[in-house]
Amino acid sequence: MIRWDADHESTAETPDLAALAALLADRTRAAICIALLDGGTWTAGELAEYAGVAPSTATEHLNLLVAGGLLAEERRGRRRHLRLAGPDTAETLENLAGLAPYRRVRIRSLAEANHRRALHHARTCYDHIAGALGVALAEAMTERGLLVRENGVELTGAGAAWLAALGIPHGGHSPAHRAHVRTCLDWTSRRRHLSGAVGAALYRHALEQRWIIKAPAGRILAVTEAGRAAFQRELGLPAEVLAPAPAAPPAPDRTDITPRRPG
Amino acid sequence: MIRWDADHESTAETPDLAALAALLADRTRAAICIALLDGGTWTAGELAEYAGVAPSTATEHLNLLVAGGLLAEERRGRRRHLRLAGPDTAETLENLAGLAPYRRVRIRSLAEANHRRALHHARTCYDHIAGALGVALAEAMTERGLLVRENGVELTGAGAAWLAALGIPHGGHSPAHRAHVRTCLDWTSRRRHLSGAVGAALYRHALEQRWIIKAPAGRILAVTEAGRAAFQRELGLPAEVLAPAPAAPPAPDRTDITPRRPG
DNA sequence: ATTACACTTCGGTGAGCGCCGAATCGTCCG
DNA sequence: CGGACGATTCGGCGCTCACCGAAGTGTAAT
Repeated sequence: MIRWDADHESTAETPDLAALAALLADRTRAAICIALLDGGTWTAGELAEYAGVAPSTATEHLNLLVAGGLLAEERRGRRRHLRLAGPDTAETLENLAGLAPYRRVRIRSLAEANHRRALHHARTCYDHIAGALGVALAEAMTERGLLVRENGVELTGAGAAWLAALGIPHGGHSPAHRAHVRTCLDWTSRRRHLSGAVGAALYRHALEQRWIIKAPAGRILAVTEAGRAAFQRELGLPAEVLAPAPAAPPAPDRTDITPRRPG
Repeated sequence: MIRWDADHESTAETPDLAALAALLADRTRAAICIALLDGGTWTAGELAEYAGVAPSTATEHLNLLVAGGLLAEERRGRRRHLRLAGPDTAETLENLAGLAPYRRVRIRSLAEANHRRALHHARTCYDHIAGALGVALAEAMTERGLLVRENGVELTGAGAAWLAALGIPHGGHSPAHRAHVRTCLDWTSRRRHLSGAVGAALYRHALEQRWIIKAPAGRILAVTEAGRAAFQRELGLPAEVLAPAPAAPPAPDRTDITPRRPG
């Protein structure tokens, strides 16, 4: 990594942590990244509206985020489609959010309150389940001896058998071939939910079996009647995490952060 | 998480990713955090000198970092001792550094060049081994079937046996009790080295057996003669990662970043 | 006591950057 | 072809904040 140039000056390369952090140090850019943590693809205009800034401002932010390697883009016609660069990015963002301090925000409308409630209840976190439901899943699996947590997390033999019985492929069929489990710190509850390959497989299976359904736009999940039965039967999840969101049904709007300008 | 206040205004709490990132978005504060990634404890004055700023400036930065929960402090007499808040913090910082873009820096002295070379060769990363040596260890273990990497990393049965034969406690003695392995992205090589409980146990064992020794101040490691023999015997590590740093021995100075003021 | 030292507080300065609106570019649709 | 629309560029405004030095506080050493 150390190079001597022709003029006998030497330079080296150092990872520029401050430059990367500066990308996330702005509220608008952070909101954009958190929005994209749903694992989906948003257009520039959607992100601008979500973040509550003018389209021109959003363009500048998106340029920076793409140039910095946090976001990937795809241009289709006059649209610009954005998503997170990859799983590594998503995971680091989640961990960072779990370490971040809380900030009080004002709730401006009933729709926003409902949306937020739904987010806390169950949502996607890139490729797995987060929110109260995600945390409850991880904790129930631990209580039933399917997971072991001590200085990390591991799937037990019983856990592997449980997944296999449910028909969830988890890639851990031999001692030399163990399933990849991780946890990530849930922003809303500060407790851990399941991620890694097992977390992703569980999410895909739950979607396929229609235990949960995903709101058309956004990252909100709802537990179906079949899901309530399955989660209760398989893991004995308590009723409160299986109940639908207490107020109105999850709204598909994207007013997740408080805009700094009143319209 | 949603509360209705007495005056019927509602607020909620959201993790403030931008606030946390802002702490790391400054070069000086980032340098301080990276310095503390050696897992040790530094005084405020040492950090000020390392970062190349006045003591008063360092005080302000340290106040922010402690208030933000990234650093822990201990006041002893007129000194202020700083360290990273915990393993979670260290791990997230490492991952972030692995995602960060590179920045060219000038090398100002031979001592600095040697120091940097030594850092690239072998260093601590909080509680495990990083640098070329750390990456080589992880890769050799994978080649020999002690680790399996696919969408994560896991210790194989052979890997558990290998650790046991070496007398390295790794806490994975039953199927319900598996060893905790992780990898983290090495800043210098962009490849992965071993962390998690197994990475930490390996590091502790190598120190105890004097396969490696730690420079008094800083995070530089040197491979001993015994270490060369052991790493070659146990894992067939190539000579180049076992050789001592090619130039002068690792200097204990802390000129790791380029100061912005020549004073 | 006196001196030395580690750290802190405070005031002032300068640079960086996030924001918008207006104008423009390019694509899609009627 | 013309109008609508999504995205971009640019100029200018205002705020935030990292920096230093000088003075101050409290602890340790003589």
